[in-house]
Amino acid sequence: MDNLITHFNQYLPLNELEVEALGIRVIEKTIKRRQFILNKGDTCRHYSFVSSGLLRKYAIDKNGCEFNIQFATENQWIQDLGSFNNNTPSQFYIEAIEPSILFQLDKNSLLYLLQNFPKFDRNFRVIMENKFINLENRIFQNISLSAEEGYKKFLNEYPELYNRLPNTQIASYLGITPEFLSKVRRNISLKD
Amino acid sequence: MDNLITHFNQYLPLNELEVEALGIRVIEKTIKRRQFILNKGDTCRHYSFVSSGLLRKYAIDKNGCEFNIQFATENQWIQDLGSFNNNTPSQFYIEAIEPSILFQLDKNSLLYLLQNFPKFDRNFRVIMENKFINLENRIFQNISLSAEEGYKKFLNEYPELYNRLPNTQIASYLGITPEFLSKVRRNISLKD
DNA sequence: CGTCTATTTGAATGTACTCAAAAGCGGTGG
DNA sequence: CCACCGCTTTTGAGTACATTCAAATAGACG
Repeated sequence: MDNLITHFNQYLPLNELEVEALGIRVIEKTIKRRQFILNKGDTCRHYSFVSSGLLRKYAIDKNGCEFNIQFATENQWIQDLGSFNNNTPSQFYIEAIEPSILFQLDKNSLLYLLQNFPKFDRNFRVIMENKFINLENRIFQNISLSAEEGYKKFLNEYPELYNRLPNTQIASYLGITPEFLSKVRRNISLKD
Repeated sequence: MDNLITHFNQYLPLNELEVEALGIRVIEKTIKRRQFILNKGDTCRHYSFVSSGLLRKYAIDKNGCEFNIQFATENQWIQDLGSFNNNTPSQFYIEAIEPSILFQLDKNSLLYLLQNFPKFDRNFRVIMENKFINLENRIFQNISLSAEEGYKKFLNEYPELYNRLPNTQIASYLGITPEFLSKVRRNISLKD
């Protein structure tokens, strides 16, 4: 729980009441490598806060290719918001890349917190805003950069992920094939 | 103002007090075609709600090419959130494509509303969530679809924009060159 | 009518993909 | 400790998708 409280305290710090209300509703969940916490077609029922480990959210296109939409490491939230909010089947999968520990809030718990403590509205608003800002930057990079530029940018922005992810996963995040990423990497190393 | 109030009422409806507090803080602004409400390097000082008209937010890459990040039409918000929140120079431009009428909130006004009426935290949280969901879908489409598929999807999702935007602007949103979009369109029309 | 911008066309080029196969790299069990 | 398995990474040849540049055409607006 400490992780999670520290996380909220970065924004508007929680008071004792709020910490308690949060604490009795959060469920700790341990998951293994390759375990799924959301499957396409299912409704997303939880907000998941990553206390430790690494997960990915991905979708599969009509040709069966996987595309990573998001990685979530320590102190990040992961869920399918659209599915969660509207109780609709998810188009995404969420899978653990490393064994992970999550703190989960289900819908009732989240609604309770939001309705009784406006601070959670505030904090989740700001958390969402930050995610939104990141996504807009990603869009810009995606449509404006070449594969090589995008890969370099990824390494710069997420150096800690480089050691924890196979290149296949990075390629899938960038929207290029693993074969081509391999060639890009070769090119980069030849330039030294 | 009616537009804006109706917009908020879609979420948690505003009461009289809130409507009044909002009303005395919102500034109506009329802008012409080609007018900029934000320039790269400036700090974004307003949330802008589009009452009528059409604007675009774009960035310019290192080669001088423009890439559209967002279009905003009636009843949508447009701003550079990162710049607004952190008082940092914007990397984006926001320009009117059509003559438009905006309702703007500056930072003090927004903070006042957020601090005195938790409902605005709630409403802006939900608004942000919906924008976030759209962006995640856009990312997926962007990395998974070909130019032709992406263009068709755009027409399907935003049929009303098709008549209001030059193809150049759509190409810039999709991340392809206008010349290639022209060829894509030719291909599509040949298939009929 | 003239000007400015958007759109189309074509040829040459470059970027990224497909498919197939080989090589590398852990982990696991015998 | 070695052999094997599954997965990742690399390589290469051929192909498809998208860009560049230049120029012609078409539309919109004052």
